[in-house]
Amino acid sequence: MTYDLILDKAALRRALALCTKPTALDFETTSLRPIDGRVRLAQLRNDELRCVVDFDQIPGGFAACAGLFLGLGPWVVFNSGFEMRWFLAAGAAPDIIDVGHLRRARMGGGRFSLADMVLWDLEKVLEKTEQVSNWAAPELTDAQLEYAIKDADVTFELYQHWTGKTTAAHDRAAQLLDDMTLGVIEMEEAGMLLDRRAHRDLVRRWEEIRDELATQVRSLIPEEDVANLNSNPQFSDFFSRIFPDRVLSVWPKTEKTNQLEISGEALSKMAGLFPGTPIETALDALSRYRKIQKYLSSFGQTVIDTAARSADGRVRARFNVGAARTCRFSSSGPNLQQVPRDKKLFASDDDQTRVRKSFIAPPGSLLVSYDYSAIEMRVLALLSGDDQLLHDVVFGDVHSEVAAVIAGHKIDKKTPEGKAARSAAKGVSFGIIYGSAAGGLSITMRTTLEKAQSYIDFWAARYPRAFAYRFLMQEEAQSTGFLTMNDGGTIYLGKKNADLPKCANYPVQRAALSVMARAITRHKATLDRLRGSGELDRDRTMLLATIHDALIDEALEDQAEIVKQAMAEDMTQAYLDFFPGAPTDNLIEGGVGPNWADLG
DNA sequence: CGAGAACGCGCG
DNA sequence: AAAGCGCGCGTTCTCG
Repeated sequence: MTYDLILDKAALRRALALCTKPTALDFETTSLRPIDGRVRLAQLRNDELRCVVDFDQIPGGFAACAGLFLGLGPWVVFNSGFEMRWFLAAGAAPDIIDVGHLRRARMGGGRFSLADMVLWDLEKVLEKTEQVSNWAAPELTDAQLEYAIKDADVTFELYQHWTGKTTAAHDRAAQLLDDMTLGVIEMEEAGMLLDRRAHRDLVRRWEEIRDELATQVRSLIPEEDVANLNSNPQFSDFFSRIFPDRVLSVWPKTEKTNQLEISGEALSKMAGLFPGTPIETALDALSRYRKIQKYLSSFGQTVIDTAARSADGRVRARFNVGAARTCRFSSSGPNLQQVPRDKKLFASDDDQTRVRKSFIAPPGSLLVSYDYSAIEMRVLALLSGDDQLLHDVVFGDVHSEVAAVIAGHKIDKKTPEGKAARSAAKGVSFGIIYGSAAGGLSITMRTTLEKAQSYIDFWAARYPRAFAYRFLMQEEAQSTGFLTMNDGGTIYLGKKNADLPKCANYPVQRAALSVMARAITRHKATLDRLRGSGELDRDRTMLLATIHDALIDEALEDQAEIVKQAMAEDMTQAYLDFFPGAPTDNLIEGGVGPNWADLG
């Protein structure tokens, strides 16, 4: 099968005249980002068109032609963020459908390449060796052109494959993801500013603490016994040698290799068996050493280096749309969704982690952030139609309510007993959302099987519809292999894998994501409108991040209130998009401040 | 020497 | 029958 090589604008217009229907589109570019490269080729493919456009042969290149793609298509692509970036750089934002989103709408989310989809869905091997070839060469080889058109071919095949397997409901779910493209690009391009001096000071303090703890551990466990303080196998071997069987038998073991678990939790637990002894001191010191070492390796110098590599001192992460099974986002390179909350490093002293304090707004600007309160509990109540749960989560404090009934009387959140009771109740409710049974719950709550079961029984009696909803979802998955989501999408589980934890949690996690997806889409549109009208500064107002149930913006100091109001409105309306008429009382919580930690 | 498994842990 | 959900990343260690 042959393809047309398009080398002038008139021929491009003729080809585009055939693109008033879904048409696969793929670019080959001279770099990964518009800032330092250009679109060399565009490949177009539908049932009556198969062509490669060489923009180096057209005066003005792609930038002079991008507008011609508007009002056509929709353009079917793999990874909408990539193609959209090049369109945006050329001042156009055409209608785009991501075939990956179609797959996610039907099967559930995940991170995968075009080659993965071709293998899984078309059962073919996609050759990728030409992908990194020189797309700036004056004369492209036949192999390059053949490779280029092949990507458009498979993209079109994948589109046909998935439209044959999806319904209008799936299309809505895919659209929900497609619609976030512009907002996500804004977040990824903005990045978060790091206060490198403050963070460097923090890292130095961490290093002091780590060195002190290492000395403590070393005074009791010399190098001859354990050469590397970061090595779990070495500690497992050493402890296996020195401790008697009665100790080893209660030491938690690792899953795959059945070694001694060298986790903070296991170390603290085992330390508790030797009160007032040097063993307790050593195990506690090791537990602390591990914690601080984690902070240093994950959130220390590497974060400073990442910021220092960018021209403006910002940390730019990726926000991967639909990356989780439930289509939740993931973040990577670095993962901004796992930056530690600012809190005490160790319960017994005053050192703070303060990592979020290092992420700042530039001079003259502020950060603005809102998050949804207890969104998963809310959506479980709404999905299941459980009025009691909805009432408790909206107008009260579910955890305190549950704690009160378990205790048989009102609890006081200020007393240690009250705190413990509430914390236990929290464990029960999370257990319900995670679909846990008495066995799992008794382990995480560190209680007996009987007590765990009684908590579950209580929860089931107070919130019968929410409790039963999870089993209804499981029944669906066991009979069809699929779970149906609130946004019209489905997640493939397979009848055999329809266990309660997944069937209980996926619909809830997905519903929360669907609300956030609408929030991002609405908020991006709102910011664009206010920037367009001049009410907000065009260059210094931006969407920075989504942390699952939260949004973060940056805005000029005297415009932060406007942005805050807009964010609150957008997030509230987004929730109503999926749950019209639902109560919005205490739905969101937010603030404005100079850094990520201090958002009053 | 590089890839990948295993572990542990940060976040929601 | 058995079952707490979802991620990404740094480190160590094994394997080929």
